[in-house]
Amino acid sequence: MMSELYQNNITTKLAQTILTSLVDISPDHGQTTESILKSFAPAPEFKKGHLAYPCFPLAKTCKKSPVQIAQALAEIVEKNSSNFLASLNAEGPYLNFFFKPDFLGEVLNAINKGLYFNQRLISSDEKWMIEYCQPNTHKVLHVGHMRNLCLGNALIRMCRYSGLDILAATYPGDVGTHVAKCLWYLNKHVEKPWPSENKGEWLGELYVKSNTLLEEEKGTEKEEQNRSELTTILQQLHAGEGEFYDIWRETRDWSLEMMNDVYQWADVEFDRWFYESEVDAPSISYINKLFEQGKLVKDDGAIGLNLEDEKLGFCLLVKSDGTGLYATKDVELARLKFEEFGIDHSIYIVDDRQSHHFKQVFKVLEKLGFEQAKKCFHLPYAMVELPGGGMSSRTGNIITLESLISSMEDKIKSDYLNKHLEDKDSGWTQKEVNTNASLIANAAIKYGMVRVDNNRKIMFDMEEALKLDGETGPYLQYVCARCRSLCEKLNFDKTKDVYWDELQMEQELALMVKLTSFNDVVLSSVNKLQTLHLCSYLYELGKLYNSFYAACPIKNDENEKRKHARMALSHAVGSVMEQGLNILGIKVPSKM
RNA sequence: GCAGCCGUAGCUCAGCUGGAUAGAGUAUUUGACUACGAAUCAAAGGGUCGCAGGUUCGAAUCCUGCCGGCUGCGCCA
Repeated sequence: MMSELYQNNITTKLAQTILTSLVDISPDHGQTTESILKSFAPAPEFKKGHLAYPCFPLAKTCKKSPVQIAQALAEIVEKNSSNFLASLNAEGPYLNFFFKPDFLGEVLNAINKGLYFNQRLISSDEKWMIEYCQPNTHKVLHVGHMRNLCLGNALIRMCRYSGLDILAATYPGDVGTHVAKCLWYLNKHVEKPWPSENKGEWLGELYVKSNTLLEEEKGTEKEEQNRSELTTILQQLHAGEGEFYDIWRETRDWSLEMMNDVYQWADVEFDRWFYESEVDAPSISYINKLFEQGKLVKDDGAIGLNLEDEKLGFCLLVKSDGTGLYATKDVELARLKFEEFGIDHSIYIVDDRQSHHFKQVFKVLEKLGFEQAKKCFHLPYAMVELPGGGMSSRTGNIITLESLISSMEDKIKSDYLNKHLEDKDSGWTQKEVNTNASLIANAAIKYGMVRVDNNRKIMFDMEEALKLDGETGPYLQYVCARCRSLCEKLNFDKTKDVYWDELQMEQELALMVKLTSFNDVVLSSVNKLQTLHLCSYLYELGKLYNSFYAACPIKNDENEKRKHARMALSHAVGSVMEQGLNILGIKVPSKM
């Protein structure tokens, strides 16, 4: 079982106080700490309150109007909360609260000591696996693949931060007609010597050329010959021997190398690589065995399972020619996951076109008697599209990852970093410029991929993508770099006590309140398996910090206690931002 | 035909289990570097929340029916 362990000390304390105060209004108020916690909402403006409690739900049980309840409750809560609330007021049906800075500061102390991030948010004794990133070999990796990669990586990091035991798996497609087409072209239309580097990308280009040529020759006298040549290749690959099998083994490695390069760039690691070739043959014999056991049916010469009762149609598992399909392999793959790792929960991050496919597969697993089938979950996401339509590695209508990275790095250097090289006193080296440009481009791409809702397609526009202002990864990195550089230059001493009560400006209080809800945001994001809210949280935190930074001088503050508290606040912002970005798979450059 | 997703400012998107005056970014316009980092900040204009009903104290949010776009739906991967 899974249970939530984390409790927010700030909001819990307030909820408990409201709960005890409610008894004086009506003994049968019907509320619990949890229900009150759920009701809390931000006030429309920070000036109105740090947190609001709408009294509508109390009207029925307390038999008074929400406005009357808010007024009555305000008086009672005020008496019980002098140690942690600075003030509160009833405005219409709402109760608005202002916290004392030193009460909020307790959480900030924990953040600055690192203790805040070491809490386990969730307890679960179950094993989880997330499968993501299923690119094909012999094709190019493009920005469309990045959405899956960045989303999966962020979710895994988020779950691990929360305390879940998660295995990361990838499932590359190293067999199928796309491989045969690529090898056909390579063998028939490409002269040796083959290139010595970037061979994975080169294969992807051959695949596009192969498709174009095969398409051109359709309807000509060559069509029949092409078809039989492709069949020969597929047969050799299936048999595991012959000239094409050897070429396959060599070229497959090129593609896997290319994938590994990208995963290294993305800072992604998988605990298990499941290859399509690994489950291909076993999947067919497994399905045939199930058919012989009478668990599957034959229809029009093909083996499958009728799921009409569930309104899922017929799930075809072995074609009439004896070969398998995606579903065939996915059944075998699921079985392998259950048996090899004993997992309880199996999550598949795959684009939303496969929704029907996974409904069928999970239903088949259930009918075959796999208990874990109920805990298989397809997490769909919408595709990345170009202004001219969807991306297709078959037609070559794509933007390769490599080209996106290099144009972004060039832009970062020319717009921002190269000026440091011209300034001799800045101390920047060319090497630092290169590594920082790489980290910043990395952040821009990752943040761009995880900041929108999973269900919404991403319209990828190169011009827009290259703008690094506003809500972007680099904006957040910049906040971190500012916090770090400030604490370093002013010699912030972490060990000294902080007088949080010195912080009374609206910008300061807003930041403090925001910081205390980081773990709440992460926890709810894990429960929803989405990254969107963490992104907007971090962006709001960044905006608040930049406002504070512009409004509150630190270096020249004559009030030494306040100066130190402001540095402590900056340090806490830097820590939370770094932790949040780390969950999104984004690293922070030491300077930028 | 059936199913899923989407429709909110010129553009790209938030808006949580219904709640205070529907918010950001971008673009446009205007201010702020002898300053702790201007990749920043402060401000202005910009909306029939696709349309029409319904549910109720209250709907961008829930329900129903339409309209528009995308994606699936047995021998592709």
